[in-house]
Amino acid sequence: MKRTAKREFKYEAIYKAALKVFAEYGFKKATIEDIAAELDTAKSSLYFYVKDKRELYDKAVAYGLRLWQNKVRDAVAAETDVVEQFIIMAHKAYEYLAEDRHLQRILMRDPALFPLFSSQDPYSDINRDSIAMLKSILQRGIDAGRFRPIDIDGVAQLLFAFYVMLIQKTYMFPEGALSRIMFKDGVDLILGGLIAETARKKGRLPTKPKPATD
Amino acid sequence: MKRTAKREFKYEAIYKAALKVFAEYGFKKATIEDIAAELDTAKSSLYFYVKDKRELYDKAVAYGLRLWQNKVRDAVAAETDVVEQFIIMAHKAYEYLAEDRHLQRILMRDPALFPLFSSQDPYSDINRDSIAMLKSILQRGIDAGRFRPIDIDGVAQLLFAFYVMLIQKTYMFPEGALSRIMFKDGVDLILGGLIAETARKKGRLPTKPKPATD
DNA sequence: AATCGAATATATGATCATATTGTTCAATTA
DNA sequence: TAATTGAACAATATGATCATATATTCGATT
Repeated sequence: MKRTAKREFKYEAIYKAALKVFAEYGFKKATIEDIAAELDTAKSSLYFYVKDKRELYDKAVAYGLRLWQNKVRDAVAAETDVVEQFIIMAHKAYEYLAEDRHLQRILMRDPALFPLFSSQDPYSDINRDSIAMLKSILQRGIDAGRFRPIDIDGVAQLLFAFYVMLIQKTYMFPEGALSRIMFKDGVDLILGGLIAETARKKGRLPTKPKPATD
Repeated sequence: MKRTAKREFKYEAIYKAALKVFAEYGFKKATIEDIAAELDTAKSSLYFYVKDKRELYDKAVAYGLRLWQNKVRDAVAAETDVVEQFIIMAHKAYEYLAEDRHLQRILMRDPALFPLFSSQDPYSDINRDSIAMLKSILQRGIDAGRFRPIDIDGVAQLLFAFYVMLIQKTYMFPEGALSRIMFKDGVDLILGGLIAETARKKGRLPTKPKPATD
């Protein structure tokens, strides 16, 4: 194995350990020693890989967010129909945090990591990519005559904001089953607003996959 | 003038003065003395009307929120067509804070007063009424065959959450013109998702009023 | 290049003195 | 009787000081 690849794995191991400890104790209470213990190493060793505690936190969270994004991207790539892609994207992105409890806990403790306001988004580069994915689907949907011609930029921002809000409602400030109903109704309403007249005549709205039962 | 009516005016004057001072200094830095000075009275006099500083703040904000709600309700009542009512409701509710700078500043300083999460809403009774207004319009739209039959409860919650998000984006954490574009695109998209097929055939989507230029 | 233990710098929390401001109340006014 | 007041009082915020915990550095070692 190449040296650089080996280092990549080391970084992944460090980020995973950090995510686990930060999820359990939060940034403030988690100590470098806790994370070092999780990795069976001396705390000073961590400083070979990261500058300080804050950078370890930031990098670990970025790693976690990229895993999420990649999972959605892969699921979208496995579909061919653009409307199905839209639906899959929405469902995979929405359901992901149910599987990644560490990331969920970290976001719960620290909602500023996934904020509604892009100006205060510490990971705007990552989320820009997500919005680009969304725009690409909208663009291809319009080109194929499946979606009505809409303001792609504005609608993409809007849908992303709506999505962030639902993630917050569901995973970061959960208050019951209402947010899942809102997700369902929201996808329906938005698809209803997006689908072109001509496509509408061909048949019912496309079927949605069953949400994962966990 | 009746004694009770006189007292009502006194309360209004107190709430207005409180809103002004709290808007300028925030809850922490505003003093009871500042508010008393605004009213040309002794600070101890205020304790005849309210229990303590916190109650004064809460009641004053509630008063401000009710003014907002009543303005929307009156505007809706002046329309007859249910689709127009929906549009007017959205625009009046959205534009209001541009006119009420004191309330806007208070919300900016203290976003928890108008939160995205109803479980932590200190004024849930007021906002319940707003959602009821929204549901009433949806219900009548469906009954009249102008809106598609949708899950009224879920959609009303969803639209209200979307609305709160836009208020926050526009007035509480403003970051440029994007939020107004999102409002415009959002109303278009949602109306597109709401309007019934039969209504759609009759003509274009209803025209929207020009947003107030300020 | 990577790891380590020990030394040092920094952050955090507890304690207390002091100042500000919130609240009460008996007396007074309209 | 309802409303207002100034003065007394209590509660709370603020800032200084110090002790402890933990983040970070560094020279030695593998």
